[in-house]
Amino acid sequence: MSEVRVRFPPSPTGYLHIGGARTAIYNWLFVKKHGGKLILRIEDTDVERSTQESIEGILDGLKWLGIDWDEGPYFQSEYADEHVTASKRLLESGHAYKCFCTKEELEAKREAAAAAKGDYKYDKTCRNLSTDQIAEKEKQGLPYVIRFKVPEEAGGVIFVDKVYGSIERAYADIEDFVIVRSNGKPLYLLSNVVDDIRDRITHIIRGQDGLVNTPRQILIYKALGADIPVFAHMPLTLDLKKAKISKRSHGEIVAVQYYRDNGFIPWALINFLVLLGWSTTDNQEIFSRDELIEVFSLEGINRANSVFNYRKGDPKFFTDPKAININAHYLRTMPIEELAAMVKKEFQAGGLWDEAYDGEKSQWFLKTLDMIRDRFHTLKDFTSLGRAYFADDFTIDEKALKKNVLKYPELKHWLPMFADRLEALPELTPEATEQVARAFAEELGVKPGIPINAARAVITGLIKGPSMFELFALLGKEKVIPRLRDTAKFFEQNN
RNA sequence: GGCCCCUUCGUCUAGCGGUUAGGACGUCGGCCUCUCACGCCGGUAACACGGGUUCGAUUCCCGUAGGGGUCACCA
Repeated sequence: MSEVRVRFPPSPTGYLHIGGARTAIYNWLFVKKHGGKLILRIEDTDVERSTQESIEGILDGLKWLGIDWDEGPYFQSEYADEHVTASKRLLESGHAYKCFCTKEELEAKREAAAAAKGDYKYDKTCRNLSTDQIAEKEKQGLPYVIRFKVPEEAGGVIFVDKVYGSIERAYADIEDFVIVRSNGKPLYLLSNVVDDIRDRITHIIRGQDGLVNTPRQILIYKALGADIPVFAHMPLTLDLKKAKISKRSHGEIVAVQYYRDNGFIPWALINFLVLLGWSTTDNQEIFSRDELIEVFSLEGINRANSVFNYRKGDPKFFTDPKAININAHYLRTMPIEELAAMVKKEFQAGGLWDEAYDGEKSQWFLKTLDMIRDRFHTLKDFTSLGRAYFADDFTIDEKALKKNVLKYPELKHWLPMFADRLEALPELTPEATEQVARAFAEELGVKPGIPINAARAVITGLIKGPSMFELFALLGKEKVIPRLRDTAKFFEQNN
């Protein structure tokens, strides 16, 4: 069997959205699995809507995800001549014909059909033109489109889709479709097939919205005498209202870039996306790159469209909860050094980076990340929620302030006293600080949780976090003592 | 409307004639505990409907309903 060759052909009319990314991912996995080649082809023949900015956005998105390709990017617009040549061949071989009907005429017929509640299909007026009639019209300089001559015999196009199974479409249901515009520019149906033939594409893995195009494209393959590739259509991703996800109507929430900008780990997004319409029999859901490539197969793609269950306005679940969960999973389980590299970028962008984290404070940095990552969901949490661990200009969480500090006015004095006790220790170890804290609480006659939780609030700004005794040791006297002594400011601010 | 496709917990899904219909996320309760999270334990929750076929249908067939896709001189 010849080499597996697949393609991802985005049209550059916007950013890369999760539906497109998912298509790219499936193609990429298939290629990696079979040792084939992934061809990236930019279908930019719609000059009206194609933009350079969009091309860059798509490439950036793919690169961020880590989806690499083997050939390209090719640009469809550069092959327009080939498309036209193919149409001429089709004309010569009798598989296509010139149609002189004007847009206005066709529009009128369409409207008439609609008014009569009938089904509109091109009525083949020009299919039966005699050679003389054609010559006459050409002599008059009338513009024409080129239409594909769909067989008029009984029967239809039959093909076996890898996902949807056997699909049949009667010839009678296919109209003589246009393959070249009156301005000489070829249309998608033709260009796409010609490009796929030239690029020797063996498997076409695309969204289910391409399913209805397939019979017509197969007709073109046959007319051009080319081998027909294997088709695999994947289900679509729908929104909460079951509408197809699109850049136009859903905005940033469906943009790959949005996930990059909101602290997602690229592989976590891929892992989430691949699960939207594909599964293994044993239901494994978390995969390493190698594992996923190993187990991926077209057979695991299901036929029903899936709903992208995003939530808007929820601070924690700002997108599909499962996506957040998978991201959090990777956040707390990935090798700490890999995580550190990602956090470093966030810190650099947020002005929190200290070169020492790569040098003498490296162990401290890694340990800190390891201690706090369990509670975080995205990379952004390290600069927001985790800010107090790395800087002094953090803000205290209001709930933590009210519940753990202001509720007990005596803390204004207790915490500085506690600071004195800690300062008296030769070193802040978990054992020693725990002993001090518990003894201190006992002296005061309060539950240990009161001073401890209050300490957490003023030291980390949060209502939750790792063990405070671990934190005292981690942060050290220079951060712990001043913050405890400064407790009074919270009472003053809130009077 | 024509043509095509689809239909299992709220969401993603397993299931390929006989299962207490399983898992994941969410959600609820509990354990752990200085808090929260993690982790662990447990609960809630689904075969769209109606006919067949069959000893037996979530599973096969046919309808109905619902949803989606597509019907351009866009890609």
